Amino acid sequence: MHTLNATLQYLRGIFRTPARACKDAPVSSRLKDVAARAGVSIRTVSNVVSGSAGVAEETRARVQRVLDEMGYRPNQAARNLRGGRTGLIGLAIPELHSPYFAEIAGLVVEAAAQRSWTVVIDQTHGDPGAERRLLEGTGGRLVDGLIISPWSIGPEELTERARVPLVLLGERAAQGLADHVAVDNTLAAEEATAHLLAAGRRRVAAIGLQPHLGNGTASQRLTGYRNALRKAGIAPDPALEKAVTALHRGDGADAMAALLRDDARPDAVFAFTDELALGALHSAGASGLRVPQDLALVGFDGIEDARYANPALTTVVPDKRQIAERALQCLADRVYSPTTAVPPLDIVVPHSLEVRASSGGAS
Amino acid sequence: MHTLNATLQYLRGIFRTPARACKDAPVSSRLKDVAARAGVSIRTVSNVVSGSAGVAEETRARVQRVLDEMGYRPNQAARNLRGGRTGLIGLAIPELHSPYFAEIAGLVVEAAAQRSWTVVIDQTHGDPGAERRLLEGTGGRLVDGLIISPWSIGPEELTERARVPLVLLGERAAQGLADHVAVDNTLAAEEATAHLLAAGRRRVAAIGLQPHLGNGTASQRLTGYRNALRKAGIAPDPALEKAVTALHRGDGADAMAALLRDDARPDAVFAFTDELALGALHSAGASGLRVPQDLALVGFDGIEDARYANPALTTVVPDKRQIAERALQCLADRVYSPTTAVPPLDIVVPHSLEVRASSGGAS
DNA sequence: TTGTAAGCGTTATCAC
DNA sequence: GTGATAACGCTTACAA
Repeated sequence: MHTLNATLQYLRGIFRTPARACKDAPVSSRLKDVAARAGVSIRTVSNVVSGSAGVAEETRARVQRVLDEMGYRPNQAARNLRGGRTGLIGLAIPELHSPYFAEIAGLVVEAAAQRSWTVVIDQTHGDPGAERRLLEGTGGRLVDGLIISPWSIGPEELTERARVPLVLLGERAAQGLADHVAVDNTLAAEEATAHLLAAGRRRVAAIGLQPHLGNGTASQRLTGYRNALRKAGIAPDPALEKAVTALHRGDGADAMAALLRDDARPDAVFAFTDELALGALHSAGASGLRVPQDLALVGFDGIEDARYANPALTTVVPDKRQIAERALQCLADRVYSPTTAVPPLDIVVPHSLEVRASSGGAS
Repeated sequence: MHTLNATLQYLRGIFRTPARACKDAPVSSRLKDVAARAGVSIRTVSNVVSGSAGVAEETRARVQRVLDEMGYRPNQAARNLRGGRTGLIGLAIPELHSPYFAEIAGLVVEAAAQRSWTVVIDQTHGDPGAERRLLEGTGGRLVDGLIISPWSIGPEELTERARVPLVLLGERAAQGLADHVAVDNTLAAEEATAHLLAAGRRRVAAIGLQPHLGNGTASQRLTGYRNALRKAGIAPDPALEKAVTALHRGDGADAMAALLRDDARPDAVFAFTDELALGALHSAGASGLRVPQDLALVGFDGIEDARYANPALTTVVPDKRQIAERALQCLADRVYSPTTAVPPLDIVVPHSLEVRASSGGAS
């Protein structure tokens, strides 16, 4: 039996052609192969690879040479199985082609790399079914943890379904249910609106309500908007509050067009996202309105496009780098020390209002 | 010995609290646990899970019930080890926050999901070191294949270093070395320039040269630009050809400012990417130039921002969905049937020129 | 300091 | 139709 196995092993060694997937890639060698060639045990090779102490300098040098010769690469799958962790985290966002999420994703990938984590990106397209499937699929077993920017599913169901540690992005309605990282949406929206009011505008419209969603971001921004109006002694006017189905530029353009068509006569617009604002800007220009003279405009997200718009767009800028980093820190804590004792964190990251030409500020 | 093992196994079963990472997540159960509970062998449970034929209907129903009860999820790491594949592919792009690459990434993620592949995204930031590390790291063992949009490393070195099947994006200088998918950059650039010439422009500038890079895209677009000029009987003017270090909006703005400062007096600009074009547009506006009256502008990439710019930007639109899909198809073929016999493919995807206001077109 | 061997949870090959 | 059991390649406790 043992002899047979040994023989098979030998033959396998000879006829090995499995993952030789590309031109001159050397056949991948295992610890066993290296050990055999170097005349040491697997254990020693493993120690050398992982840089563990307790290997004689001479041995380590010899082994290392063989390692290089044979072009050894550790098999990640085996490590994962053995270690019970994959080194992968999931990032679930509505859409990668949305500039805000693309920027966030880029920062998360970067911050993850610093922690030797690799990021798997999933797009939910704001579809509840996709969000659920994700929690049980990717989030089921493949990844060590999941950073999710929820859209249609509320925090209760999210935490209920998740099978790995979860960090919520841009969701502050989740108090006590799961870790979440976000700006103070209400406050930021209030500041943005107050900025327009301070410039003397009186009919400030809001674009971006999403009354049908479980996601609380839009309603928080709406609250902030109304708060600012009330503090200025202005009663919110439903005709100035425009709902959208999605957050693309086209939706902003449509909402702006509707405002003008309805004769709501806004003299300013606070759009809940920069994309909506850019759409509104386009629409306003097409209608012959001058920005900011006839219409002042403020967006939210601080995407790069805003800076180069014509005119440059005033926007609320969340500290995205901090969002990414704190979300990762959070996740790392949960993954590496799964103490249920620590209560869910409510992390608020700073934001600032970047005043540009669209609201009458400097170019 | 066997008894000891059995005992340990038993104790482990009792004290098992490893991956219970989140609140009410059930402790993950293995095939073995399900088998024990259902009173069948592991083999049978495995068959039920994978939907293999050869299980009595009654058994299958009973096992399935237990499976659901225990909330069984297959362990992906074990499957990977066993199967020799990870189901992961890498996507290496310069920057996720660049709209063009964000759109491509979104489409790749989507197309991959349809093939039950999961995408791992890496950013190279155009750093040769990062690109090399990637090929040996992520691309070394973790993923089944790699789609890479090379920046600073030439195709020779890429194919040399890669240890998994590789598909190059936006690179047509790689003839015969590796599969690559791209538009006909030279032709597209020629068409874009010809469009400006056809509108009567005579001093057409080019923004986006990158003479220091191994990546051939910029030089192909430059060739196309010069071809168009020559066909119109115009000698290329070095003063009108502006190099950039990166492809961000700021670089476009700087290049435009330099053109104006140098008194090169362009009456049109062909920017090698939309981001450069948007920066140039911003810069032109700041200098009081009217677009398209004083300066006509064409970009390249067909990003969504271009459509909503003021004025809307004329741009060369590559069929990005097709880029993503064909790249994935390519990779799938290499991964699943690693026949070295099939020579590297040179896939050209269609493009079109979308004429908008910035070059004097509609809206 | 180094070797031996027991798993990690699957899948797949045998035998019954 | 079902049950044992051997790999997959690695890490690590235990021995030597």
